[in-house]
Amino acid sequence: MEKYVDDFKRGVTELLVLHMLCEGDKYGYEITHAFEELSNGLYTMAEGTLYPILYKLEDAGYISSYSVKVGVRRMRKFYTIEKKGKERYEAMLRDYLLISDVIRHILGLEGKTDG
Amino acid sequence: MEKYVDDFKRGVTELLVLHMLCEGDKYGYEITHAFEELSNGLYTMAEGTLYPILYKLEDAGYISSYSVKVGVRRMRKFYTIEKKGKERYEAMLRDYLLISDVIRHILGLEGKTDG
DNA sequence: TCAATATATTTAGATAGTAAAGGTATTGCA
DNA sequence: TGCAATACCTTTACTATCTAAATATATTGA
Repeated sequence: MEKYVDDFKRGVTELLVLHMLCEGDKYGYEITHAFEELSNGLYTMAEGTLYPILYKLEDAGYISSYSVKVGVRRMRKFYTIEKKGKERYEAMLRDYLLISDVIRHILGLEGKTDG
Repeated sequence: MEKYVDDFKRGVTELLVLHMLCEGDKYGYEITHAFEELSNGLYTMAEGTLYPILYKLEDAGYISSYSVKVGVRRMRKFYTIEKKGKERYEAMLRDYLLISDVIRHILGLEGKTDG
């Protein structure tokens, strides 16, 4: 994977995480793996990327969390989207689509989807 | 403009600059303004963003430059895409489309273009 | 003549990715 | 039973790209 691909993903991470949580409560490990599955291994997200984002979103009040015991003494931390987070998601999505359309327009791609 | 929009643009800058030069020789100032015009003011690129990218691309041999005198003593520095740069552009474009399709897929957008 | 615009450069600062290390728990298989 | 793999979370050090803003000079237009 070329190094610049990391930069293509920049900023979108938060949007994707919010999207995932809009679909239902999820825990961190589950989210990273969901990305891999949904993208057939093309889109990976390091845990060192995801967890800090979850903390940041929680601090900002966009999401909240609760822990569930797994087995005897392991905790799984589930995250729930909050109303404020849903609004944030919708605003980000709108802007993402806008910018990504502009980019496609500059690249002269208009309707095109893939090579 | 929300702050996260800057992050949506991350990494794409180089691709866009290479694209511009694929269309013909251009100088820095011209490029930033071309982005604004092509996007109806939606996509701006700070000069402090563009110029270092041009230097980097030139150092890497993707583009080359020549200066043209404007008026009596001002120089305009034009950049030309090199073969190596065209290849770089094509590779980046392929990967950008791939990733951006994956993102749209994860977001459940499939064919959609705008809100 | 003076303000606006054209053009290039550099610096300091923010921040979002990554890799990698660290730590513990649980599962599965030999 | 025991060990390796996987599940899960956290933090740190590092890199790189972007922005704003300052710097500087030239040219155009009113």
